[in-house]
Amino acid sequence: MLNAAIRESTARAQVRLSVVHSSARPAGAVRPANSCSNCCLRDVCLPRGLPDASLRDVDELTTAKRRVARGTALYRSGDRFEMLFAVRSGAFKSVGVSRSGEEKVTGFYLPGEILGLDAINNDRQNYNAIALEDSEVCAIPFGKLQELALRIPELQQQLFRMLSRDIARDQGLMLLLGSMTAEQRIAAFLLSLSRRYKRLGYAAERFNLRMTREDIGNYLGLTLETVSRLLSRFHRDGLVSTQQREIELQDVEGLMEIVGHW
Amino acid sequence: MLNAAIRESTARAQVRLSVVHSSARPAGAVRPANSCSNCCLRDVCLPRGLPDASLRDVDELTTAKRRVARGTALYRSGDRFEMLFAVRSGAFKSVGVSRSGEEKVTGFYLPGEILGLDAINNDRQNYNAIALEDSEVCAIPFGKLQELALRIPELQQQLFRMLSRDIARDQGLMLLLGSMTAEQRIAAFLLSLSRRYKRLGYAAERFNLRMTREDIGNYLGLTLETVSRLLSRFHRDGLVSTQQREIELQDVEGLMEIVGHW
DNA sequence: CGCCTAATTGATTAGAATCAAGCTTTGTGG
DNA sequence: CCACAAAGCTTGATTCTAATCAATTAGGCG
Repeated sequence: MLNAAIRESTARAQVRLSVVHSSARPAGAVRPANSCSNCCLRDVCLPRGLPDASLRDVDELTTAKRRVARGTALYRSGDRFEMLFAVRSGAFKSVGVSRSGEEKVTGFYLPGEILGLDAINNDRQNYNAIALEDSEVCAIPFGKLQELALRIPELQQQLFRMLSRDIARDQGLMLLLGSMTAEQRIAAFLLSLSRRYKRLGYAAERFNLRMTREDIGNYLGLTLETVSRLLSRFHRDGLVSTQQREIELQDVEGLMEIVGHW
Repeated sequence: MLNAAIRESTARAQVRLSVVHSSARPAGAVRPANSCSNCCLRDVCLPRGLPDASLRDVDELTTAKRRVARGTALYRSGDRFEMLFAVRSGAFKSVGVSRSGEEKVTGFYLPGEILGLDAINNDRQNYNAIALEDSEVCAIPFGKLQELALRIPELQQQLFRMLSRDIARDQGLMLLLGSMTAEQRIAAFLLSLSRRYKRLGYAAERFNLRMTREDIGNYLGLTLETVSRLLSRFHRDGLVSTQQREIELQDVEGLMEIVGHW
C-alpha cells in the first residue's frame, strides 16, 4: 500500500514536470507569483524578514526569471559572476569539475535557496549549477543588490545571515565527511533533506530524492554502490521505505540515533 | 644543516612566545600596532581595501584587544554571539564538541583571519575557539560593525567578500574530505598552509605547524597515526623535511602533483 | 631529572572501494 | 503504442586503504 501511494505520487510529479510553472508542489501550496511580494517563498527566501515597503524595492531587482531544463546548466565554472540566483521551483546541484574531468558535487539547492554566494569573493563562478529537473530561478543582479543593502538595513542583515548560514551548513557537511561512517552520512543526509522540505511546507517524512544515487554518493564521499546498499539495509531494518527516488522516513528517531549526538 | 636551521628557528619562536606582543613573526615584519590604521595586517584583515577616511571609523570599533593563553578558549559553543574576532598574533583552532564528547576540528585561523563568521546566522557560537599558542585578538562588536557597513560601501563589500571566502574555503575542504586519499589530503593541507603564510609575508616553504598531528588528523578526517606515517613517507621521498612541528616543503611541485588537478 | 604529552612505527582488522553481473525504469524512435 | 536502448539501481565477490590496537621513542615542561 505504501508502494501504491508512492507510485501515485511519482506519476503526479511526472505530469507536473511537463508544465514548468506548476512545479511538483504539494496540494494547497500556491505557485510563486511574479514578484517577491506575493511569492509563496517570500518567508524562506531572500526577502525574509523585510518590511513591506522594502519588499517593493526588492521586487524590482528580481523581475528576471529564467527557466532551466533538466540536465542543463544555469551557469558554469569560470562564468563571470554578476547574479545570484534564487531557486523558484525545481532543484539544482552544484558541481566542481577538475581539469582531469572528475566531478564533485558540492551541494544541492531547493526552492528558496540561493545559488552563487561562494562566488562573491572572486567574481567568477566556481562551479557548474545543473538543474536536477525542469526548474525556474530568479536572477538577482548582485551589484544592485549590494547598493540596495546599503539603504535597507534589514536586507543587509538578511544577506549576512544567508552567507553565514551557508558557512554553517558547509561546516556541518565537513563534519559529516570527516568523521562519520557511510551509514551515518546517509542517515544525516536524509534527515537534512527532510528538514529542508519541511521548512518549505512539504511533508518531512516523505519526499522525492531529486538526485541519482551517484550524485548522493559523490556529495557524501561514497560510491553509488555503497549508497544503494545502505538504502537497502535501511529499508530492511524498517528505517525507511524506498521506491526508486521516492523515499519515506519511517523511523526518524532511529535515523537520528544512527547519526549520533552531533 | 637543515635541522640546525630548524632548531634555531624553534628556539627563537619559543623566546618570543614568552612576550605576547612580539609574536613569532619573521625578522623585518613590524608588530601590529594598536589600531587598524597602522596595523601591519591591515592589508589582509578586515580593513582591507578601505579608504583612509573610513579606516578611522573602523579603528574605533576594534580597540578592544584580548590575549588568550595557549590551550584556553576565546569563546565556547553556546556563548552568545556578539563579537567577531580578528587574529592579531598566534593561531586558533575551531572545535565542535558533540554531546557524547567527541571533538571535531573545523578550521585553523592564522593572523588576519576572522573567527565567528559562522555564528552570525544564529546568534550563538557554534564551536569552541581554542588558542594553539599564546595569542592576541581584536574584538569587533558585530552590531556596530553592521551599522558602520551601512555607511561605508567598501566595508560592506569587504564583509561580503570575507563571508564568501569562508564559504569557498569550506567547500574546498569538503572536496578534500569527500574525494581525496589520505596522501592527497595531507599534501593539500600543507600547500594550503603554505599559501596562507605566504599571504602574511612569511616564508611559503618553511613554517611551523602550530597544531598537533592529532589536530591535523581530526581536521582532515584521518587518524594521527596516518598523518604521522604519511609525513614520514613524504620525508623519505624528499617532498618535505620535518622536525617535529617545523616543516620545510622541499618539492612543492611534487606535492601539487600528488593533490592532482583540482 | 623525571613525568607527561606528542610522535613514530609495526601488526592486524574492518569498512568501503572496486570489479562484475543482472535487473528496472525511463525515454526514444520506428 | 510498442520495442529497444540507455541510464539508473541493486546485489555479490574481492581488494585495498586507512583505522585500530599496541609498543616504543622523543621532547617539552615543571
